[in-house]
Amino acid sequence: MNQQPDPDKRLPSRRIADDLRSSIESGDLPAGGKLPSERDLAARYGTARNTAREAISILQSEGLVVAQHGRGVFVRPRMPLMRLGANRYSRRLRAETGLSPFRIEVMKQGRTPRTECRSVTKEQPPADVADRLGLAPQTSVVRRENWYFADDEPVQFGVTYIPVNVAGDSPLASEKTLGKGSIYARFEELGYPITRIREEISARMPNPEEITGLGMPPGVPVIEVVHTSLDAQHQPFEVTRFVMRGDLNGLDYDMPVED
Amino acid sequence: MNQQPDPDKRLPSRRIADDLRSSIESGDLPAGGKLPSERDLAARYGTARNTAREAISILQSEGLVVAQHGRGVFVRPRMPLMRLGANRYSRRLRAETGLSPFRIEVMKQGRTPRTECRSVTKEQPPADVADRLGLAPQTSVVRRENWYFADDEPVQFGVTYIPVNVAGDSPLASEKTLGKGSIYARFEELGYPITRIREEISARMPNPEEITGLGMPPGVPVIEVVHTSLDAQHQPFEVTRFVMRGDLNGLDYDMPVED
DNA sequence: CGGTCCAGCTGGCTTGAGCCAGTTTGGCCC
DNA sequence: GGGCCAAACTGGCTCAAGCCAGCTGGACCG
Repeated sequence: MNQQPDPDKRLPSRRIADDLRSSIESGDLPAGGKLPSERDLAARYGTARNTAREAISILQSEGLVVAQHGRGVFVRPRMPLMRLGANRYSRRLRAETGLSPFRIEVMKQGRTPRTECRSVTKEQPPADVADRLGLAPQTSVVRRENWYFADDEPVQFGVTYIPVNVAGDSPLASEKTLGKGSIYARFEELGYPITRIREEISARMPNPEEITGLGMPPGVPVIEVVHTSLDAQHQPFEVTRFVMRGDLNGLDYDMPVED
Repeated sequence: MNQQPDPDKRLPSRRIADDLRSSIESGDLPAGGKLPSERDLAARYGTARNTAREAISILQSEGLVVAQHGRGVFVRPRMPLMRLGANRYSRRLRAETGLSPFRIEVMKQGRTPRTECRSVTKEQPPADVADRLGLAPQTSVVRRENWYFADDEPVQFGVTYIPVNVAGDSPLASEKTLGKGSIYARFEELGYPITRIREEISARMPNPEEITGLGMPPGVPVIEVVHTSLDAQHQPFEVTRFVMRGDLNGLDYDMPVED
């Protein structure tokens, strides 16, 4: 399985990166530990500083280390993932705890959850969303943008699209705060109990807005979830596009195998 | 939402990257299109070649472009995602088509599917797998390693762990080819119909083995799925860890909201 | 006409230098 | 002791230059 049997045939930058990587994987460099400085590495390996720098940038792109200006380069501590499951839509969970599953997950980690509705507007949805809602392309919908924090650090956001004939003039269409039981309780009151969901999941690198908005460290992907809620008649009544930090979030589905 | 109102306050490398990015997003540079050469960009912006190079490496790390030695740098064509859903375990689908859902997905894209069982061994499972199977840490299990290709390009692999008392001396324990209906048909014959699944999903950057094994382009994450199969008594009888190329795969779950 | 080969393109990687901007630390002064 | 400040670290980014290696097309030769 080795691709480079002779260790000195490797490029200098690769060699340095490989050495550091194995130190990290072996635990020699513990999580949170500090790597040698760029100038130090360069001297040790007899290379230019730029080469040591290149090695570190390889590890950064692998998500193994984070650099802090003026302080050093550190092994990225692996934060426990928030495990968000399909049960986040469970009616019982809503009723029993009165808390959203996001809040429960965050508190489970001893951190302080916060959610923030950043805007509620009426807009034309993106084509793929209109498609999922079964709407004509130009129909306008209610757009709600929510951000989710743990200890005031942003960990994910979601943009929800609701057809205007579903939201009507309920709080969903205008209010930022939706009260106890959160959004799915409101949908249920309007005659749209959530009975089925569809979740389309993909992973990719964040774009610049996501990098600044979520404070993404370099070398960390996002998980994108396009969620569609279906009512008792299996009609879609809401679509939300979630974008989550891949280093802080995971998804956990537990479901029956149908048919 | 702009973070840098003055376009010339930006760093040169950022500026070049931003310009190229918006050309890509606007469609000026179409998917598959060729970017100006490094030397060309450097001359145009009056910077050193290294700076143009840095700009391109930013776009690479965002997964927007891919460089080909000696040819140029190209806008990464967005391959359609393979949408692997929970229905991949459906008994009906198995029966009706006789094809695995992977094959169906790949053929739907007009590509040629191939799967390859690379090894079948008996080993001690990783701790987290033993845990999910409800086994004592040192118990050994059958380990099956499968690779999945589209047009002979690797797109994902999975490592399956089966307790020895489940596999017995069936083909599962030793044979690389499992015959019609694939692995879940065999489980069913052994008295383990798959009735529930748990899938734990995360995203991260690939490690070096995954990069070479899957031929990962730079700037593309992997999706990792830890799948657990449960029988009629809700007992786990199999765990598979899938690793998929994030640029070629997506997950698509359609499920009831329980409780 | 057909094949070969090479010039001139491409990116890949490194060097060594310099300047800037954060952070830390220790000594100095009050 | 307390506060301040400067030196000595850290990474961030750029420059200018050079050599290597893969690719391509056109000129040239048979």
